[in-house]
Amino acid sequence: MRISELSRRSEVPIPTIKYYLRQGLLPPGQSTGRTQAVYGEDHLRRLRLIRALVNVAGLSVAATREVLAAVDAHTDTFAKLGEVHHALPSPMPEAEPPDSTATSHASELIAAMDWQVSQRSPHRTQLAQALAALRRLGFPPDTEILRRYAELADQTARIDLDQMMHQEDPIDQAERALVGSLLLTPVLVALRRLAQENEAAARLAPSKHVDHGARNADDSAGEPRAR
Amino acid sequence: MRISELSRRSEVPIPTIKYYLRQGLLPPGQSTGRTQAVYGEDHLRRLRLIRALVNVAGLSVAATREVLAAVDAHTDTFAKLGEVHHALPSPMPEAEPPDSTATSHASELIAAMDWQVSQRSPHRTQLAQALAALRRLGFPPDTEILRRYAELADQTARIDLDQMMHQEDPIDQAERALVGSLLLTPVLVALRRLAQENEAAARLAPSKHVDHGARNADDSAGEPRAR
DNA sequence: ACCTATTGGATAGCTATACTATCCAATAGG
DNA sequence: CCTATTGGATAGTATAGCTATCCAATAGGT
Repeated sequence: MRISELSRRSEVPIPTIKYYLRQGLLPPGQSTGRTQAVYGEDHLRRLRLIRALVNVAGLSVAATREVLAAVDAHTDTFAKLGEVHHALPSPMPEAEPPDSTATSHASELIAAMDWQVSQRSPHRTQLAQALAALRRLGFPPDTEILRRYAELADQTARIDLDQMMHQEDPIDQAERALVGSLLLTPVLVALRRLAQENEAAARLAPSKHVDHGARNADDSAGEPRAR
Repeated sequence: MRISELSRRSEVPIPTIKYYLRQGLLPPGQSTGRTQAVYGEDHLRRLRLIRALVNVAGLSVAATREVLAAVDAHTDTFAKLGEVHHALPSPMPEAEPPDSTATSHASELIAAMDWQVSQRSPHRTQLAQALAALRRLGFPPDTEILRRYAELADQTARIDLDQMMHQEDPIDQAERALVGSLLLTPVLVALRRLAQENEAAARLAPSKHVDHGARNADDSAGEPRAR
């Protein structure tokens, strides 16, 4: 197909497609003359992915180029997944390097969870930075609480991986990992907020909306109920 | 204190403080003359919160103004928490209104979880939008998988609420809710990615890093292990 | 073969956001 | 008294993410 059809089918304006081509987000089409090129279904697919990463996951164009480059790298599955994963942009726009206290807190948590992660994984640094920011605000993260969050993150990751393993083609698998990591995050954020809203209503206004069990403000500071 | 001291202690340049004042993020100081005003500890505290929301949580200045206005609204605790919660910005930069399929999928999930949330909660819409985006990309979210994610979100929210209930003052509590919702998210994202990295290593390269139990690629597509 | 519309490629322009800098008259404080 | 700082106003800057225009070279219908 030519660019006008690509534009129509993807609902992305032609100038924007040209912009993505210039930025290296979208590979150029097959040239069939000096002023003509054809695009395939994979271009359409890639274009939709770009739009989702930029408009849904909120990635910058530069960050999108990074992760897509990792997807396209021709390495084996294991290396590719690692590469894609390390190319994931930080959710924190700007952040100073974390202090040593936060760094060691992060390392201790990872060790306590028995997680085997590369020493130079960017996510280590991100965790330390986020913990440092919380501490600067006067909300030092409690070790025990963090362990509980980490346990839930671990269970979430197992579901994520179940989802990613359904593909044979490493490229598809890498794309799936991208979708699973980046585009599932808004879903998880929304779910967490809905759960918070429900839990807050149950704890703060026990007279309203109550339809199960004894929930009242008194148990609010205690251990969570058994699952 | 005067503005220069506020600037020095918060490490925010004076022109930026003036900008936040103009934008209504920071309440004006107490005027002590036509060209002088004094600021208190609460200004310093608020300024640090603003910086964290903008630079760590990645909120726009406009979104920051919204949530801070909700924190400052003088209502009872229950209403304030709801107001703050509904003022939380969407993680999705731009999104069309979701189609009816996605909307009803979202509602079904909420009903299945027995969550009591307002019919006009913005998080409902956000969930539907995120689900619609996934479906457009060819990764239709499976109902059963979503339920498992929702269960984990529910448990996460209980820990969140435990954290928020430790305050008496409604303003402090609202601020804490903000921190818990917005600034904890980078921590949770980092934890999830670390857990993914660990899980991927365990499943794809069972010969390396293995120090516990029988993990191999064969169980990668099956049910996750019992917890 | 002719002619109009479209194309790729290049360059320039636009809009919004988040600051950053400058100016000014009015003090504050040594 | 006199210099530095302040609040308030206005203007400027940098970056990101498009959007628009121009151009010569075709493609494709007739």
